[in-house]
Amino acid sequence: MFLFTDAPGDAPSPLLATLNAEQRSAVTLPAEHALILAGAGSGKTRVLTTRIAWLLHQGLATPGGIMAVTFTNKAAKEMMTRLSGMLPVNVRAMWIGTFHGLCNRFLRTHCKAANLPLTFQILDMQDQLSAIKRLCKQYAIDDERFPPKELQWFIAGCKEDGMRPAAVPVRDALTQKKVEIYQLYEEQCQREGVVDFGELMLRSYELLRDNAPIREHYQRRFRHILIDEFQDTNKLQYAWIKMLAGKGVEGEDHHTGGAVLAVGDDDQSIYAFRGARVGNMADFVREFAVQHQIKLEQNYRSYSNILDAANALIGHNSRRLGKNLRTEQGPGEPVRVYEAPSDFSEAQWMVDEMRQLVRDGVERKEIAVLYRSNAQSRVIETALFNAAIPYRVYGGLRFFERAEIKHALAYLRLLENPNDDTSFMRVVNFPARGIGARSTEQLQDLAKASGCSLHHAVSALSGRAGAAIAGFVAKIDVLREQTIGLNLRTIVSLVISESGLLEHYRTEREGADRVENLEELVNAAESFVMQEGFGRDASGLEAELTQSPASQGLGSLDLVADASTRAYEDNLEAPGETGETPSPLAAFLAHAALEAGDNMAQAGQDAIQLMTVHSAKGLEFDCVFITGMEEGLFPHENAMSDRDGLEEERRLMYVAITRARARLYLSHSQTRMLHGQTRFNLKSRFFDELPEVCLKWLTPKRQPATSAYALGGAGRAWSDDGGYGSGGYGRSGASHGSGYSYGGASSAYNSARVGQGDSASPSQRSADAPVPRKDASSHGLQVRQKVFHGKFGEGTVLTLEGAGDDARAQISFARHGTKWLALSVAKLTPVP
DNA sequence: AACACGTCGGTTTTT
DNA sequence: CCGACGTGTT
Repeated sequence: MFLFTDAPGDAPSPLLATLNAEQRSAVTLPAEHALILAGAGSGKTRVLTTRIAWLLHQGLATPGGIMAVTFTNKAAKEMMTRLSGMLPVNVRAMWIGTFHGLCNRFLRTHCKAANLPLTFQILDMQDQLSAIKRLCKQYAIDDERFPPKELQWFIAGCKEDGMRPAAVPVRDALTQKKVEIYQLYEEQCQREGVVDFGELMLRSYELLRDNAPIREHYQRRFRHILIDEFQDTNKLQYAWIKMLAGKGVEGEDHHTGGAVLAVGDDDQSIYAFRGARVGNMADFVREFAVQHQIKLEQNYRSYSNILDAANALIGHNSRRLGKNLRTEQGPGEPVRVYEAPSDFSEAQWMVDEMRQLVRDGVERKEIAVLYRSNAQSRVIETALFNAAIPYRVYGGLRFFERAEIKHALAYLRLLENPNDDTSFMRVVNFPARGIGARSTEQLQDLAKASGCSLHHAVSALSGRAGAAIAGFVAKIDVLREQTIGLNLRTIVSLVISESGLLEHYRTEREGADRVENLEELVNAAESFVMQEGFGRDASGLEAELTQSPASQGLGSLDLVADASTRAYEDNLEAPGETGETPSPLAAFLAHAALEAGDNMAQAGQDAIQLMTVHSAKGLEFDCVFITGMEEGLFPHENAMSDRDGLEEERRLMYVAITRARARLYLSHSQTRMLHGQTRFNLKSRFFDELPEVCLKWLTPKRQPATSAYALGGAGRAWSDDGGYGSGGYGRSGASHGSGYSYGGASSAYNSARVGQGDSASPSQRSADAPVPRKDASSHGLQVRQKVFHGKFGEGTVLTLEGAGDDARAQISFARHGTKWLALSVAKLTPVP
């Protein structure tokens, strides 16, 4: 049975036993550059982790020689958990983490070479924005012309592309000014000893690029570099990988670097808006002369109706690397499509449907509602709340982002790094201690004049203001003295009480939750220490790497390295390392910035899961509702005008569909409240891209836009079976009879649902019949319709909203761009 | 220094 | 419509 043994003469490796042929060949690839195209639900994480385990087991790598990079902490954690389940190996000896987490580790190790203070702090996006606002105020920058948000976006974008201010191409005066601000911002950060997320990456990249001994050390060290979600890497991250793999410097010996295994799915690239470049996949194949490309197309998640829908949809995209998911499961149930008269009624229908699912034995946490934009959650939340169904919304404020937590962290950061002006400003007068804006402005001017931090400038500030602020600084200094030698838990505890934060929130009327959160911070500090093992061994990260694998009693999976690799393990110290190790407090602060934590709302409960399609990536559920399937919403109006935007929307839809294991609902609404106005949306074009045989229309399928309202040549493609989609139903009916099973375990669900048709389903009640579309017919326009305007010429209707005299249309004109026109005024002629 | 009022904006998100 | 943010008032 075992076609692939791990080594000649050896017993077959249990690691490979449960893999399919595709997966196995990926896991056992030679130590060369390779690209794995891993479709949704194809066992990608499994392949990655098994690959690492296999390399270690075969003696082809030592823990210290492996680097595995992910985008999210969740993915990194998952990888470590699974790995330690496979092998008795100290996962912390490997460099497994997020891009930013690993860069942080790298920069801490080489802070001197990177020109950073030992105590450098990490700015999250909030911190970055307030740092930029502070800078703008300081230099009297017109925030009308240069909104801080936009500057932040500009700076982050430059860094993602690997550009320092001097490298930014300057087209116009506006850009020129932005670049100057970028430069000032850089100086400010350097002065304060803080780095933003982009800086972690960029600084690491530059250090590798400019410091040959360090670069060569890591190139020799990491024999295997594995990258997850490669389609989401940005330009800088790719360049960083090239540096580590010995492909970054012209003329450098390309055999020095390790083997890069990139795993990704071009069809799931949904982060172009934050700099992700799918093109990195093709570049990788070319620049690394990749010889091994493996496609994982076997899907273990969904029934084939769902998969067929996904495949057909994504087939409408051009320039794909090409991949088709298949499953050995049966067709399963058809994809259900529902049209509601209003967003309110859409939510109501969902609640009814969910009640039925739960009655039939589906766990609530196995039901997910996906939407394109966060604003859509409100109406659904209201419906769920009124129905007393527990739910959890993803994507809210996370633990370390809460104001009270950020305040506490600011005090802690000042203990580490008194020059962190962002933290200084955050808490200098919080809790209030009579230090007003006037005083701090004086201080800031003084600091600017002498080019030093606020902390240093205090001594030069005289008068009442000076005394007050000096008092604050003294308090911090005392606290710093007091906490020396204490354990982290005690430090945090002391700081939240001595700072006055606890007292402040205790006396506040609505402060109970915040007090609770502050107490939770103390617990978080304690469990962080436990997890990181600071208690047992205060040694730093590098010390862990020298741990001998042989010392761990590995039994049959012995990891004893051969002589040559062990010799290498003994010599892991990189050139120019800072001998010092970060304190538990420093590590905790970095942890807080790099991993903002969960949003704590009702975590753990069995609740319906509400989230955007973006945040659903990587997750899976038995039942999925994709809501608001409307033109302008999904695909989103801002992404509809160009092909790339539309294709990304389609990939997003592809991600959404492939989240569902057994049952998938797609719904849209004729009307929707958005920004206080009722909008009339057409159903999404994505419906036209799904195979009819996979679908089951729960509501009578409406006539197509073009046929309803006297717009020549209409009605043809759609009028074939105006009812319930008999084709799809017929096929699915057959599959039900032939032993459809819902994941085996939940048979109650099975019997209740299957074979009875859906005649009892709430979705079929006549009360939910769609309302006639009066308003649409009064002006007779439809989204995507071509129209002619006397002044602007020919255009396409993008959006319709309002009714009667208030009706307006957003129209994209070929020559004059996009305009909003009042339909009661504008003279528009439909163009066939 | 806390509160009230007005303005503005409003895809997607992780680090 | 609704929340965030900034300015102005007591």
